[in-house]
Amino acid sequence: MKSKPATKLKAQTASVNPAMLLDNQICFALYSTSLAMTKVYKPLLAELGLTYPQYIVMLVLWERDDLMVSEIGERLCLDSGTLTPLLKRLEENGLIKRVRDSEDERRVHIKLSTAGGWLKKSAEKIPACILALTQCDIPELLSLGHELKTLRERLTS
Amino acid sequence: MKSKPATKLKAQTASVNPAMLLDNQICFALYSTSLAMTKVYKPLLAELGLTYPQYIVMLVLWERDDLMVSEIGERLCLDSGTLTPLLKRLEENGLIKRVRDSEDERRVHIKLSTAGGWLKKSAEKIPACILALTQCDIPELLSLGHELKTLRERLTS
DNA sequence: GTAAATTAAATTGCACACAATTTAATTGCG
DNA sequence: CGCAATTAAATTGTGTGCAATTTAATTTAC
Repeated sequence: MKSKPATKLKAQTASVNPAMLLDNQICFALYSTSLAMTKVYKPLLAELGLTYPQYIVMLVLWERDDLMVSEIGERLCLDSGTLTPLLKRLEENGLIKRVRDSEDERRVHIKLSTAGGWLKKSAEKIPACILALTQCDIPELLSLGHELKTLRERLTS
Repeated sequence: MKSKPATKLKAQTASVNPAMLLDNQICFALYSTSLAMTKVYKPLLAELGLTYPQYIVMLVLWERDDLMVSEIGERLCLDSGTLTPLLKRLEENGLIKRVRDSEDERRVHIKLSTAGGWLKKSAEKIPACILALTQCDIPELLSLGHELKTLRERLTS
């Protein structure tokens, strides 16, 4: 390999700032992997009639039923502009009920319907399917999960 | 701490499948961290008049100018349904030009405009800002980036 | 006690994502 | 050559995300 003339080499060096390369940006790794993961969930969730954001709302309700819209929002880092229409779709599909609080009419309680409770049974098989599709072992995923939570913590602080 | 009656304990154990807890799902860690990261970019990119997806298209073009829509799509894992309107907005904002290939009229070349080339200068400062905001050190981010790429690889295979 | 401030959802408007389909151009095969 | 198959983008329709605003109800301050 012969070295190029100094002027050309300098120009090239100046033009390649490694921090500007797509593949060196942690954000793109996050963004593209998150979209890829959602695509893997899609066919599994379609069997339950759920989208991915609807699924995580159901997960929250299966952990603890009867939450305010704002409580779901805090848990999922989503605001009412996202949640209100999503929750209306879940209600139209018969999975939840939206009930105004009689004490404080501003508040809306989100409760599982009977069908919404039943659906948990069908959803129980999803995590194992996903684990298999990731082709990762548990310690690997636990470590990644921990690193991601640390990063999210720092980004939102 | 006294132990609860066996029947109650059994019912509780059956109802708490750890794989169904939101905080144990790698997918939610990915999803919420990716959204948090995009929110951190937003004010920085707003100064350049870009959204995050527009920014990664510009990154790809700053690495190599004159790409087909489909080449950008492969690089970013996005399809024409996402890219076509996004590219039209970049063209309206004067950052790129969309040029039909005269050899093969189906193809559209995406090229940086002069203003689009200039914008790279202003964007050069973004990675350092983001690095500071993540409060992470470089080895930490390199490791996370590598793990994410491995996972994405497995999910899309 | 009431007007101002605060709060909880809902609404509006814009920009993605993506499945599915369409349009238009090119290629390949008999 | 001529037509079916393929390809590249664009289009259509649905569902997020989120900033900004609005609406309606409650709380606070004076």
